[in-house]
Amino acid sequence: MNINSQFVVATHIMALLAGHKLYMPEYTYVNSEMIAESVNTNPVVIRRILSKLRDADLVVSKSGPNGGSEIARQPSKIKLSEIYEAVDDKGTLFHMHYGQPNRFCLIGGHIQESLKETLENAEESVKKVLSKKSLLQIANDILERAGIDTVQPSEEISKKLRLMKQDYENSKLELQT
Amino acid sequence: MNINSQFVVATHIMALLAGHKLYMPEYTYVNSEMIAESVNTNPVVIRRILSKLRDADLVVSKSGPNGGSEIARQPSKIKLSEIYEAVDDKGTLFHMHYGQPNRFCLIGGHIQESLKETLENAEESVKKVLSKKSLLQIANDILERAGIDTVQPSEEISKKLRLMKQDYENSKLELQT
DNA sequence: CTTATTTGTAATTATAATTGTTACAGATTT
DNA sequence: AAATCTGTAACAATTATAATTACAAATAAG
Repeated sequence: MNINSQFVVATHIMALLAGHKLYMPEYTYVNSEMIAESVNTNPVVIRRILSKLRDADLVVSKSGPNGGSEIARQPSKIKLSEIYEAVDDKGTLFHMHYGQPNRFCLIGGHIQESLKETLENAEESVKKVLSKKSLLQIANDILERAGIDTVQPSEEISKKLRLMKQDYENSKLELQT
Repeated sequence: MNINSQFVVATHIMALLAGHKLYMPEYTYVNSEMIAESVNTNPVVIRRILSKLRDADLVVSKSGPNGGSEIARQPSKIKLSEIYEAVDDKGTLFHMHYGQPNRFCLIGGHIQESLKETLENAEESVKKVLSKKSLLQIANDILERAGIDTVQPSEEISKKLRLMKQDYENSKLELQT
């Protein structure tokens, strides 16, 4: 996973937590193992990303039985750019790391500084695009794609989601036997 | 080198060829070994990037003695976005490649499609920023940073550059002995 | 037309970055 | 006290990328 897939995984996590917050209020804390199964990876990988999301005040975690993580704010108030910035710890989408160019070379001696500003502008524009999309928009879009009409009363959505969750857990049990 | 450093290296190459085209017209073909020394890497690495630049009609290459590559168009007519697109063969700055998310999961099943559009918008905005900068602007900026006043007649610049080239080659000879 | 030079690319090795895994202390609930 | 879960370190495995070696094909110059 590079920065990009990390962003996608982080958004996956956030969307999952958003779903719980919005439609399963009795179960807002989701543990890393559940998330890992959803993403199809290892719980520690998830916890590492959660750690970054926590630093960015996007989630809150709790240890102990029935612990896990929950979303820290309303999904409508969370912009994708915040998720992006949370996982982008290097600070540069365009990370320049080719070994020192020849110092005698006219071009090599200055190209990095010369490109720096342009690349920073590029990254800014990426963040701007991402800031125009909220987590709620993504969550609703996902539900729609899953065939769930988000215009209907949320209680009905909750029921459907609980049913799907049940289905999933049953199928897991079948796999084990 | 990732896509980003490849872009930086490709721009380095282009700026070098631009310099030769603009100020050393008697020597527009530069071979991969020279370029490699300037970038401080292996000639084959350079030839691979040149190959992409060639596919994008940004350079022309010639084999045999005194061969090498030259810039295919006026630096003022080349936008950085063209260089970016030339090396970005995967087509996506935000390449999603985390293993299949759990198909039973509501989120995992749809998040990739859901994010796709936003990520494509982000990449478009990057290209737009890069399209606003020409290779000539970069080349001039580099020369200025190197202390060469690009407002003076180009013949004087040519002299200075030839002198610097000489210096560089002398220093190489010294290193060998 | 032979020799030297340079490209173009395949094949391989080396290196670096990332992910996955194991392990365990610390926190929290029951 | 026992069980569950987080947080993180340490290490192994995997993957991606770059570097290197090698050599056929093209071209230029004598």
